[in-house]
Amino acid sequence: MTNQELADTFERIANLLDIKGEIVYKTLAYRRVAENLRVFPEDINTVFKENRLAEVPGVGKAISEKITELLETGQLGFLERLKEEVPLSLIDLLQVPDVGPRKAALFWKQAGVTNLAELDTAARAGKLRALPGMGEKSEARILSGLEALGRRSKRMLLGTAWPIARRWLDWLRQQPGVQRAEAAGSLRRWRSTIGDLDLVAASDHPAEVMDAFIHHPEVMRVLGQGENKSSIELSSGLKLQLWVQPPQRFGTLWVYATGSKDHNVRIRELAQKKGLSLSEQALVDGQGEETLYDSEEKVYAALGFPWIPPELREDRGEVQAAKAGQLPELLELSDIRAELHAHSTWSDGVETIEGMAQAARGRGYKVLAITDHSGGLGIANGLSVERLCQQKDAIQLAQEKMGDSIRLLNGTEVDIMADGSIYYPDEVLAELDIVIASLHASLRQPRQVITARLLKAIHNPHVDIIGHPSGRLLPDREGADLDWEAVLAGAKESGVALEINADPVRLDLDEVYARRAAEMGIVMSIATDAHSIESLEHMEYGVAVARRAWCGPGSVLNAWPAEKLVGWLKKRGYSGEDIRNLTTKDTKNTKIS
DNA sequence: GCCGTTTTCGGCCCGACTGTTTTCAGTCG
Repeated sequence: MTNQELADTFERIANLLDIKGEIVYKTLAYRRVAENLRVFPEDINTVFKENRLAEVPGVGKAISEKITELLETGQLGFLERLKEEVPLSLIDLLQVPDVGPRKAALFWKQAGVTNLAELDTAARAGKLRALPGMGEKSEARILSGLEALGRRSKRMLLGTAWPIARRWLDWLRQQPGVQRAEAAGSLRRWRSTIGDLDLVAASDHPAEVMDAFIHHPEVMRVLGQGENKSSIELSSGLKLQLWVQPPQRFGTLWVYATGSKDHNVRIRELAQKKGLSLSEQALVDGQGEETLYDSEEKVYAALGFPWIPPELREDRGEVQAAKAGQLPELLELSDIRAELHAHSTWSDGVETIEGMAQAARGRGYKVLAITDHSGGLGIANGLSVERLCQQKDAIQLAQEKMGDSIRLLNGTEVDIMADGSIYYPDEVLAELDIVIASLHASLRQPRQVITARLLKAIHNPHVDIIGHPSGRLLPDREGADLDWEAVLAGAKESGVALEINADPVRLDLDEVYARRAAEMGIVMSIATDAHSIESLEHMEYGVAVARRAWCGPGSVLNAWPAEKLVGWLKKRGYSGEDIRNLTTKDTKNTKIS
């Protein structure tokens, strides 16, 4: 069983116990352990064998025994008995908006509903309105919730969400009385995928802002409306939530709405230990006296520690680190000086080499690697050895036109074949400045096979970077079933860099493994895999993954000064000339016009 | 069910909003 499967099992147990009516703190314990398992960077089977289960946060005696039973037998008697008590299909009801464990239990016990279809039938037949605590409005809400479930899109990509959010924020900032409007929630924490869009605003006239919000022309349905909080649904099925407070309360509001929920719980616990109570409105002392904060910095300072960057607010140790004065120095977008993975019209890109070079220079980069696809499976107009040789001349020509303003690296994104061999022969790879090796096909090989395949590439001395290591596609296609412990250990041993692919559909290496890699001292390359000028802009999403992985600029190859980057490449077989003049001119954040 | 420089037992974040209710339960973030 994998960490994810184990987490799913405990999540299921938590839901069933909730419906059964178990005390919430017990179900909370199962939920917490599920979440912790999802982000635990080591294979739980290894942890189990080494008798270290207690190292997983939230694992105590009872859950430790359940993990043991699950890993040894693949089954769990406790869950089997639970399933006999509470139908498993009841869990589906919890997806319906406004249906939680108590309503699910009510519909089941008093209306005989055990699944979504039966809930729909019962609601249409008007059988729900008669139940205790229900009425016509509640029944109607269930029905529209069921409809919404049908058109609800999956979690949205971060790269899709941000442009929409920016448009709404621009609109909000133009509304009368709005002094400030910002993104919050998982969007502001830059999670890879986003559920609803959360926005916050500061205004002395919240009611007017709310009124404008729910009457925005794109609103299809108003899900809730109040003085401080409203939520709407667009015709696309996307939900937006807006919180509004007066400016002097904006700090506590923004902390609250940014979350994560677990982070909020953690800092509120700390407030409690100081005899204080923290909410989105204010910090309240024992006498009920409010203190208001207009900035997040002041809220955190009042709790006794420095401001925590939103990307870290996941209750993964950031509060403890902040208290100890040990928050990491995080990578910034402005630290990025090179693009090490880009395509051109030579393979499946839509821009010429020169066009990409000019765009990269325009972003202030000192180095651009042209890494078109290799041949192999006939994908993406991949380059034969012959065309690869011709491309070298074309890159040289573009370099001459660009002068010393940016260094072009003659590279490749070469295919790792199904047997782990590299598409180009060693003598061809040796001629290149930079070699990215990527998995593109046969991603469904069994774990042992695909891990060995990737390790073979990792240990090829000509390979500098492993591109999008897992091959996952968000939000649905899982990556390869890799033995990450072995992959990371192999990368550490060989000195190869792992890519954090910044394409919003990839964001691969995942933040969990990126954090582990950084801890192990493995170097990473954040790269957009750009196929056009526009996609060079995706760099910010890759940087966000690194930040969520607690990475500083030291771990990131393309945040290094050009001299250091070239030094690293040279050790790995860089065949190009030195980067003349660039190193002396290379100052951080300098844009070349 | 977990957890502990205020606890090995008694806690476990906090408030907005909705609908069904005459004071509250449920859901949500």
